[in-house]
Amino acid sequence: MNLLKADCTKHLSHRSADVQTRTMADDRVTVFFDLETTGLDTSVCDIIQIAAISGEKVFNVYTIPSLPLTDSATRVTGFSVSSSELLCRGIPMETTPLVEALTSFISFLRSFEHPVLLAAHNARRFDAPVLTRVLQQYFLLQEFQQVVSGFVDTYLLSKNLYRNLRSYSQEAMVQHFLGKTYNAHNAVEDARMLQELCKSWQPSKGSILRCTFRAMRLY
DNA sequence: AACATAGAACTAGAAGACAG
DNA sequence: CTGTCTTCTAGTTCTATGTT
Repeated sequence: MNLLKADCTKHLSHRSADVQTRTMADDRVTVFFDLETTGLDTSVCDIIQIAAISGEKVFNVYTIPSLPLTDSATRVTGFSVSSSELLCRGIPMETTPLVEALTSFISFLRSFEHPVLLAAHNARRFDAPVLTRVLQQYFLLQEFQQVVSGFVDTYLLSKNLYRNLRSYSQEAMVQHFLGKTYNAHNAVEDARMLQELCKSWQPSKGSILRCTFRAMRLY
């Protein structure tokens, strides 16, 4: 069987995080992350992939969703589930139970100096609510909040920094600012490109703060 | 498809200028 | 003072956009 390795915490680089992870805020480490899920409904969708990057340190884990993917999610992400196996464009992926995926993600975040800022494109609307809901579901939100001081929405950040762009989608901005195309909707690549984008923007502390919010309990 | 957000477009009311 | 018209401001509604 042609299993692809999920680069989990065991693949973490031992390189010092001091310099390269402080790409956005002066005194807070910024970790860029991305989720792939079963759909767009943040109140019910399941996580399929969690990827994060900061400097050279990479986290990536896949998990089998308990819900079927919506047609559009399958079309966009290339993921599908067959016989309790997660497939990515037909290739079986090595998966981890969701609770283990979440705890290893928290361990990854804990490996940085505190406090950590988590940045994602459209985090306010999508990634943060989904991640918060699932963490809460597994009673991990409090532990998470001990290592994450807040979320940064790079979509809002880009709209604040640059007016009158034709599109603010991550793919369009990578093309515009970095002059390249990439494998969008692969969570690792999305997170990596986001880090490069923010490096090129060099946003001020104030503009980052305007797009920063805390992880909240949902009820 | 679900839905939060930002910005545009629209509406209503207040304030000011001016003629009678 | 009264009535009319214009301009400005604040509030509301609509639309486009992003995420999987």
